[in-house]
Amino acid sequence: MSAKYTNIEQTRLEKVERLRARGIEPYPHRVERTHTSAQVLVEFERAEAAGSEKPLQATLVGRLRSMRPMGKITFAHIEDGYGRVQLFLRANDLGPELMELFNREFDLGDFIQARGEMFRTRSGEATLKVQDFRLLAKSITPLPAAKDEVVDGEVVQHATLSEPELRYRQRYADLAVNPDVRRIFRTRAALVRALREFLDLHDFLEVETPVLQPIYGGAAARPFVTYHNQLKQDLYLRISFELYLKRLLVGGYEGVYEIGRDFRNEGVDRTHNPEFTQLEFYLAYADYFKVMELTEQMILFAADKVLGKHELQYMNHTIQLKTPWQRMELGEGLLEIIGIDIEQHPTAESLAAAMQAKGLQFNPNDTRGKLIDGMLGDYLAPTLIQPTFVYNYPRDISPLAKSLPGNPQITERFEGYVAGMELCNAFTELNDPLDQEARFIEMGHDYAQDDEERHPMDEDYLRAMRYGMPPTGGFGMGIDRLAMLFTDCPNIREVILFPHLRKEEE
RNA sequence: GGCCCCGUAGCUCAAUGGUAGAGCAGUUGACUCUUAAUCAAUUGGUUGAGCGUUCGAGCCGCUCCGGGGUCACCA
Repeated sequence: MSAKYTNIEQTRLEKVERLRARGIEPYPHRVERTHTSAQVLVEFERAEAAGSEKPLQATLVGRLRSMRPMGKITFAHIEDGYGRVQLFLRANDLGPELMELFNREFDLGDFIQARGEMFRTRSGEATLKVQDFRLLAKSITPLPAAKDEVVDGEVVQHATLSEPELRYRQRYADLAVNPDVRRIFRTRAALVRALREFLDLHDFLEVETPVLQPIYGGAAARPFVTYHNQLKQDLYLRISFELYLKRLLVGGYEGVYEIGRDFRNEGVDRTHNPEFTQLEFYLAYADYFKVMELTEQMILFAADKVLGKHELQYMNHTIQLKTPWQRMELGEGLLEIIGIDIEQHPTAESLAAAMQAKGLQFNPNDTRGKLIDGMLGDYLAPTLIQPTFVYNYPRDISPLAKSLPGNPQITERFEGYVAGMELCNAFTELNDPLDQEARFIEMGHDYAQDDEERHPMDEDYLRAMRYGMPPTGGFGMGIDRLAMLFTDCPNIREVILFPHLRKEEE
């Protein structure tokens, strides 16, 4: 860390020295507080409405966000976790010494405690007339905020911290000065709460499964590798919960879910962070159509709880979440948008030729499934603004999904798309242990020997399947992406408190 | 990883290859109803780091660091 202080910091450190010299501890242990900012404002208005004669006494705490010294009086605003309240300090009430203490030694960003009584200023703002105050914690580094104003109860920033790198590296400062950022994470928390509530109401059991796994699986991604010293064993940070959660259905639970962190050692961009929050649920005796219904109900439920409405605004689109969402068979969607009938092209070679004829971009080494998935991502998905379930996916990109009855090449899998973004992935789970083993072996063939996405065979998972797993519908969704939709954020970093960045220079 | 853009005061931003500036914050002073308070004065810079071109580099070139965008990658 830099040991060098800026001029402003040096000035404030000198204030700390002066405070201690006059017997004032800049970082005291105990705090008194009778009201939050929100409570005192409500209670004051209520007392006014009732025509109460007795003034409302209150002791408030918060961070100094504005100071307007005007000689023998000073106006200031303090901000706590619930809002702001104006303070009024007057030399007549406090005496010249305390007045000087406040004006000279206190800074924006300091946490203070103030006792007094509520009144209304001539311009009409509910304000605490301060009779006594204390420093609670001295701020050394100035908050990266210029001035702001309050318009209709909303804090309007004027030239505040906006450099993305600084905002993410110093999220504490970002949160401290940008109320909209604080709001995003409240919304995110409410969203997760609503999803839990929905699943709990539907009798799902919330469980926790290993983050450190000896064999990773359940998705196609490169894992992070770590090492256990005593066991002398490589361990992988999980890339999905899937294989563990389904073991629990073998164990007899009918519905389980987990909300937790997945880790994927892949590229970082607007919609990908190396660690991200995933929701997966599995429901016995359900198929993928049943999961579609649950999905649309769950998202609608969350919107109702979090946003109080059944639509959301995202990137200038109005997204209607009312059920039922559109269902689109993948092959039909591609035929409509691109004009290629994938059923007419049973091999990668044939499909690639058709794509070539249409002038589409593709990787010539891709399997048929990857070609189809590429067309979906590049051409079909961007058209899916309103919520849409795209269903029936090729076998070779869906190794854990059950095939359609009588059609082994297509699986009962769907993805939910909203605003052109892949939101969730679900299927009728493959519970035939022999078919599953064959799929694992196929995957080994489809990936080159050196392909880092090649998965090790999970023998224990196959053993679990052999005991018998009921017909099951399974579901996975990135919470971060849903949070982006709910908060109208175009970048996943906006909805992750501490997104991954390269390490800072010394 | 490829390509494009960016990095200047605590924050937000200026500055034809020719003395590095502004607003806010800070400091000092004035001010008893302000609220982006106002008024006056004023401090603050290794221009991300380094090397080069040049009489002279914030600006031009190269390398590196960090960030943003985009493509690739991401069943």
